[in-house]
Amino acid sequence: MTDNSLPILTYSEENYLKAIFHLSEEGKKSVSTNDISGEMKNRPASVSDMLRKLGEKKVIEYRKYYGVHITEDGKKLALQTIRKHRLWEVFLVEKLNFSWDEVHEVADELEHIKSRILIQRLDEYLGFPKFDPHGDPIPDEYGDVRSRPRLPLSEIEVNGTGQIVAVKDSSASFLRYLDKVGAYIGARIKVLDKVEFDGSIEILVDNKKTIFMSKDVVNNILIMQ
Amino acid sequence: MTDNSLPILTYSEENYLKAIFHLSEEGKKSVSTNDISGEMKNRPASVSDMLRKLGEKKVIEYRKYYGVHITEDGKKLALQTIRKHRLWEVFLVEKLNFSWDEVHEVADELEHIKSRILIQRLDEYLGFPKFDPHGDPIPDEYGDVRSRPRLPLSEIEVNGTGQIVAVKDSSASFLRYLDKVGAYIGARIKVLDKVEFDGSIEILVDNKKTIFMSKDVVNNILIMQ
DNA sequence: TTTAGATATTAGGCATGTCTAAAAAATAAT
DNA sequence: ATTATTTTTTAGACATGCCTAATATCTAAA
Repeated sequence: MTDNSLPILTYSEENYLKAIFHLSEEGKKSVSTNDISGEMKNRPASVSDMLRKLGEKKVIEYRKYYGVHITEDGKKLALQTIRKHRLWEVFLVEKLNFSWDEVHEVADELEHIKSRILIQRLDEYLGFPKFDPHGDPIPDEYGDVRSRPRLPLSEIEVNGTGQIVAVKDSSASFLRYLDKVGAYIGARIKVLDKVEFDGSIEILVDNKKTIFMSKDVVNNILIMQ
Repeated sequence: MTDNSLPILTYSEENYLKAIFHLSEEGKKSVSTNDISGEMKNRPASVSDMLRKLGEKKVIEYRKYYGVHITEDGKKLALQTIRKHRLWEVFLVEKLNFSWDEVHEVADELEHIKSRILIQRLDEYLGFPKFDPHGDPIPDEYGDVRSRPRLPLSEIEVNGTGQIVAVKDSSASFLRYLDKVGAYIGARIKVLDKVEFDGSIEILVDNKKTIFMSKDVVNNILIMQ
């Protein structure tokens, strides 16, 4: 089975498949219509229609009323879209000086550009980056992902050190907050203190700045040790 | 009248408007349905439908059975799309090492990406280029075009010199031919001889290479003296 | 000036992708 | 185990944008 046998998806089908892939990654056995409609910000009825189509194209397994599973072909296609999205994010941040909380929307459009050679050349031009500006891994052309071992910041012990490698919640407001306090991707941190009762912690960033973080923030930061 | 008052166009409407703009530039009084259907490679019936819509959005003046004229608003929008197209072409050639006959298709997709800041940053990143890889001028944000005075190669006299600044026919096969013989944009040429009866000519490229060109080729090359 | 041929428009259909409202199925609660 | 609630699907509508076939209009020729 090569690339050639994969079905061609519309712009919209690509977006659904990407959403289903991300929801699948969250560990659930199957992804529900409502989950997808939440992610896509549209109505469940629209989702049902689309699931039938995606099922016909064999990129998901669809049993009515029981949610969907993504197939191997579906994964490959989703990873191709994710690869494009993340490469464009690197381009926007590294070359066009976008800040990392500005890139989502634009990358969501750019990821649908169809040329294969474009992505190969872009990848080369960017120096074959392995991670995007949020620290998420960039799949290779064949969908392979080399992910770094990483833990939620909340799991790091007092006096433990590491590097921020990713964030779970990449909403613009969260990213702006991190930028403001200096907790960028790649920052070296050391856990100075953990407060049991509210889950907040105190960390040292880059050996110079001490900051306090609430439980909500702590749960959304991933560390590589 | 600022940008804010211009209507928002769909992907498809942008393509029609670009086609109508280009056809308008060819000097004709009004642009016919058939002309547009030829340019868009679709059926006249589809064009009629679209002309009604574009008329309602006030980007063209549409009189049934008498073709269309582009309005000032229409021109602005078309020039915005053309600006984006040509900036992306510069990017593809200068940064991603595409050859100038490979860029059309990809740029036709990229030109529809909606972010204004993206185009501003791209423009800056490319060093505010004034001409695309085919030698065509890149409009500024407000649609102003600084075009170089230029003549068809056929009009240059024997012993006349100049620089190739553009090509009229930018089909991939024509561009490949030019690349092959070394007649790239920016090449300095001198007309050595003109053959009356078949319109062919002999030119010296970059003071080192002599090439013969048929009438068809000569008519499609533009020179700045 | 009437007609033949070219050109353009409408009518009706189809595919995509969305919606609301109603019906069906699954799940939770008594 | 039956009912109530939530979830999901279907039915029918609408917008975009394309098509073919039929009709209308214009233009050039006799």
